[in-house]
Amino acid sequence: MRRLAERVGIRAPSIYKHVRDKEELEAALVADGLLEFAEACETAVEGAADPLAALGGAYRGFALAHPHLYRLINDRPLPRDRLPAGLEARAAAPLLGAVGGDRDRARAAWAFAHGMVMLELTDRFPAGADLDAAWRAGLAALAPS
Amino acid sequence: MRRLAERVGIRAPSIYKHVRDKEELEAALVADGLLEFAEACETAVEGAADPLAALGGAYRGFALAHPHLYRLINDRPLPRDRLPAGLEARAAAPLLGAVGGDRDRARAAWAFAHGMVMLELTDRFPAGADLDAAWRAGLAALAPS
DNA sequence: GTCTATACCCGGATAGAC
DNA sequence: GTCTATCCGGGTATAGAC
Repeated sequence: MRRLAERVGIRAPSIYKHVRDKEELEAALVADGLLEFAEACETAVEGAADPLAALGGAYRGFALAHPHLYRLINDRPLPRDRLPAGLEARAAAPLLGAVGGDRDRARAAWAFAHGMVMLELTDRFPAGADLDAAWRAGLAALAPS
Repeated sequence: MRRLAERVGIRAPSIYKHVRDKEELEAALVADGLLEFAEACETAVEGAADPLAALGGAYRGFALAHPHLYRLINDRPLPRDRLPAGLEARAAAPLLGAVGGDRDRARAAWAFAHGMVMLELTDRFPAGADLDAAWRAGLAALAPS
């Protein structure tokens, strides 16, 4: 909270005139971030020859562009009570479409993307690993047949 | 450190007579955990009809049995300097074998498993999601053809 | 809606006696 | 190798003046 205050040019206690506590602030960030993510996915699949590959690129791009926001959204339970209705489903829809409506395969593909991104963000892969090649291999395997 | 001390029946400062700092302690835990994990994987693939499925089960089982240790090992950079030589490679070998030696596919499969486990541990899947089915779908897609 | 001052709790870690 | 006492920095949050 102190660092956030510094960024916006006020003192930490002043934040509490705008939000009730840290949780409320995080929920607002998650809602904003999830919307931006959903829009990025929708744009990516639009008219893409390979929708799944396009989504993979959008997913990784979002995570690497906003690593902290990505973790806030995906590395802890979602504050579903405080989210606009339908937002979670909207963010999931492009992927569900790209795998032909198969929920299990969609979850498998999401897990693959999340795992790739988390292992990259936490610097867990061995040095020199070809992540682009791993992405291609995973997306090819998970594409609907 | 205070909680650890309580668990072993001493006061927190006494820990520092055994390890230099928290980092050294964590590295020791990671080394132990990684060895246990490698052995579990080796046992799982031994004579398995479907090695990849067997590894998936072992992976998820290890993570759910030791969630904090799993995160210590896989949700931050590995302390490679402080690990026994060859341990990381030994832990990876069973999976690499199960996908026919294809490093990219092995990394994709690892990312899938890591993503599934992290999303389960952080309670990120929607309520009622059939995780067993998602595991089966992912492992089937990633199996060598 | 901003500020200053401060409370309160928790973390890792050290000093020095025994 | 254990202890007590303590340091220091960090976190979220509140009180009350302006």
